[in-house]
Amino acid sequence: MQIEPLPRQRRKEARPAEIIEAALLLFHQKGYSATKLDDIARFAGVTKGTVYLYFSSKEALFKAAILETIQPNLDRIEEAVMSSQASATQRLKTAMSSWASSMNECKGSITKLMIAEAGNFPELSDFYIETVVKRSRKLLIHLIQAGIDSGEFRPIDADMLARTIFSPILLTSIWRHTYAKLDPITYSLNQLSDFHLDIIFNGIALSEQS
Amino acid sequence: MQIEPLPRQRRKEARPAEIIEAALLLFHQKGYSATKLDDIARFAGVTKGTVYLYFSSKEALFKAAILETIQPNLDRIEEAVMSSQASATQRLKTAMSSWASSMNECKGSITKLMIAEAGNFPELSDFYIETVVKRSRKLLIHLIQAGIDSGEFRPIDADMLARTIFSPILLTSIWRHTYAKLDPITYSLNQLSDFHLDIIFNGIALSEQS
Amino acid sequence: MQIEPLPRQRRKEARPAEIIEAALLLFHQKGYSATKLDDIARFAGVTKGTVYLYFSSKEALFKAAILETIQPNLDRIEEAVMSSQASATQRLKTAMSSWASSMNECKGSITKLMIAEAGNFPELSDFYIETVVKRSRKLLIHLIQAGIDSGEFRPIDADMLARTIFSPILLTSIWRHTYAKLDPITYSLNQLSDFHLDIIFNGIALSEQS
Amino acid sequence: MQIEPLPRQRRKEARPAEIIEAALLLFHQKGYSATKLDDIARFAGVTKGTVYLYFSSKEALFKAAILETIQPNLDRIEEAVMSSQASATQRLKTAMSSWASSMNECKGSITKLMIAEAGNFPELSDFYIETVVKRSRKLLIHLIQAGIDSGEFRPIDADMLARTIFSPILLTSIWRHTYAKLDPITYSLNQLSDFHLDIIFNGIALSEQS
DNA sequence: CATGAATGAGGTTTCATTCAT
DNA sequence: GATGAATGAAACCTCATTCAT
Repeated sequence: MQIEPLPRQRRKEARPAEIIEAALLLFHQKGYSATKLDDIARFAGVTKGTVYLYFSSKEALFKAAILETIQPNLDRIEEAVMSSQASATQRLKTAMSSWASSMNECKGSITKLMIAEAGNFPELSDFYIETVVKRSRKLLIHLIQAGIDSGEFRPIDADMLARTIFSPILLTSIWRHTYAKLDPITYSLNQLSDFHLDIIFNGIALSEQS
Repeated sequence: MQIEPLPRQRRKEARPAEIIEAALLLFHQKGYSATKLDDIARFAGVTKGTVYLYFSSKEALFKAAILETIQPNLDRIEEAVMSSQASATQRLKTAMSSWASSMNECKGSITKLMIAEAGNFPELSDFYIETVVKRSRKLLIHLIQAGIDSGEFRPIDADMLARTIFSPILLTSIWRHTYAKLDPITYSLNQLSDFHLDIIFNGIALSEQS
Repeated sequence: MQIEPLPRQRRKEARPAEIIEAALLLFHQKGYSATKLDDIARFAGVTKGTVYLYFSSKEALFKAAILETIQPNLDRIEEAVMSSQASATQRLKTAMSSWASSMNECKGSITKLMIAEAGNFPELSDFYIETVVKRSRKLLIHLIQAGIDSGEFRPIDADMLARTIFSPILLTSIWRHTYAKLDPITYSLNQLSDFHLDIIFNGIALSEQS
Repeated sequence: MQIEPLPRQRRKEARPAEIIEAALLLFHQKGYSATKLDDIARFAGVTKGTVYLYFSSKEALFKAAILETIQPNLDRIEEAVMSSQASATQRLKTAMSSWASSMNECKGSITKLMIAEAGNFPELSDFYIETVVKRSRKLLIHLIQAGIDSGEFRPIDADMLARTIFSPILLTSIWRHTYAKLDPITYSLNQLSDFHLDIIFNGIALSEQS
């Protein structure tokens, strides 16, 4: 039985995006090294050769996939927050809600990919830390400090709190994409964010703890 | 006739442990796939053949490394907590402190490794989730529920809180082992744990937030 | 409605020749295998597809390039010599000078290409040896024998001398196109030919050598 | 029918030399690019992996093959000549005879390989030209000049003569390894060398030619 | 005619695994 | 037990060739 080869599709416009999407999904599922270019190609509905038409190497594809995914979020990060004139508390809620939403939409978790492959892509990690992580944290620290200055929050280490506030959302995003079946999570990142912020603002103790 | 030197004899006992230590370190740094058996062997001071003397395959070595590292912590998890008769608040602090300490000591982060390789080692992930993650969380939920029942804490979703309480420690442990140079963290996991618990108990708001 | 520009129309006629020229140059520089059709096309100012419009395969292009280059020289080879009624000495000088000139003009060295690729193109080599090499040598042998018969030259192995006379011109042609930068040659093939013939006729010894 | 794998041979000492010999032969026959590593390995009686045990890449193997073959001849080049106290004529004969012999023994022709691949291995070509070609020519020029100075030879361009004297031997060596079947050569390089030197010393003309 | 996106066979290279010593 | 040379399957990548436009 002879296999009829598929008619050649010609869709130059869409190709790179399709390949990147397939690559991201597989890198995320199996890790960079364990993902074969053949799989990426098949998943994207093309052949290996086509992948190399748009990306010069597997490494270049990985970097492009990460950067393409990060880029559209970069600008969105600050807008919802810096412009607002509301209270620090309110702006903190808005910012976290915005982040939670954008992470919810994403099919994979860039955070997870970057953590897993940091050792193998040092320059990319550097870019990620400087451009995404530190920039986001700086924003959060700014809001926290504003709240302290305005008397909304008690004096507290803003850097540590910023990292702390982020952690549940980041880790849950990773977790959900990693252990979806084995340890399902029933709430959304937005719910989690609201939940955590409420506790951070008000605490859980019914009487003061030392 | 030459007498077999003692040091070599002595090392024999330690071989498997040395290999596992080398493997863990490299798996952690570069990921499972990207780590070569040659590197592990060289790092452990033996040859590739010797690795196969103790572990039947790379996969078996990975599993052994994970399990060997988890095992000693498994028992320690419950002891410090379940036995105590103190308040829920106090026992929560003790438990978190104990976890933070054990994570601080560890050279790598099993959590990170498991996240990165979950897709490639489903049975191992299953074991890890059931035996380590869920068991630990169950304990935490138990303490939280005890606090709610005793009137120490206001009524709250115990599962969500358990995940939330854990997140900063887990993510920071991962972070520290991943971005040590690029984004150094100045405090210890114990300090972080104390910091977060204080906020969770007491909140940061100076007046009630909605 | 746009009128088809003339320059483009005009080039059409020249396309195959332009492609052959590009191909010869690159085959010569990098060898047959190492030369990519993409490079040939780019060098000829067309696309890969166009090359296949005129040549059915890379191999066909190689053969065509060799044959097209050889052909015009084939006829020229004999004319200047056979017709002449001059002395063998003189006709030898004329023949060598004619060859040297035709090799000087050529951008590459067919000789080099044929040597390098003989193993991969046996039929082409066969054609080249029979049609070019042996035919030329036969001519040379004829002239040498005429000189011996006429008493101009002492009796000598005509075949060996024919090969010997040719060698410096051929090798220098190859050399010049191969090591132009690393080992530049300051004289022309015609000068070399005159130089060598003078020595062959008269020797360099001031007294008879055994 | 199951193919019984050959028992593994262990001959570390001989391996590199065997691989180089196979590589040289095939590079020579088909050119560098057209030679597959699989072929080299099979020809050397090993598998591809073994080749990479000793040479880090195909390119490295090529360079090693060239250098290993050149090296032993390098020293031999000068010894037979520089030490002698004989006449320039005699020393010239000795030198050429020595070169002809060493080229006769060699299975392939490094000269041919270097010519064919010069464009793709510029540094190697540089080394070859400087270390082998120019050094040999310098020696020849030295001998010619000595003959002129001593009144054995008439004044003549020594560089051009040096290149001329070499040409027949070099080109015939190439020719013999390239067109062995199609255009067989019946005499040895030593015979050719003697023949050419006799002509160069004494000429072929029975009376003085202008 | 001309294009260039797409193909896929085939090349180079890597590396987990084996096994004679 | 321990070694490390040898293996070969499988990965990444190239490029001659095709074909829809």
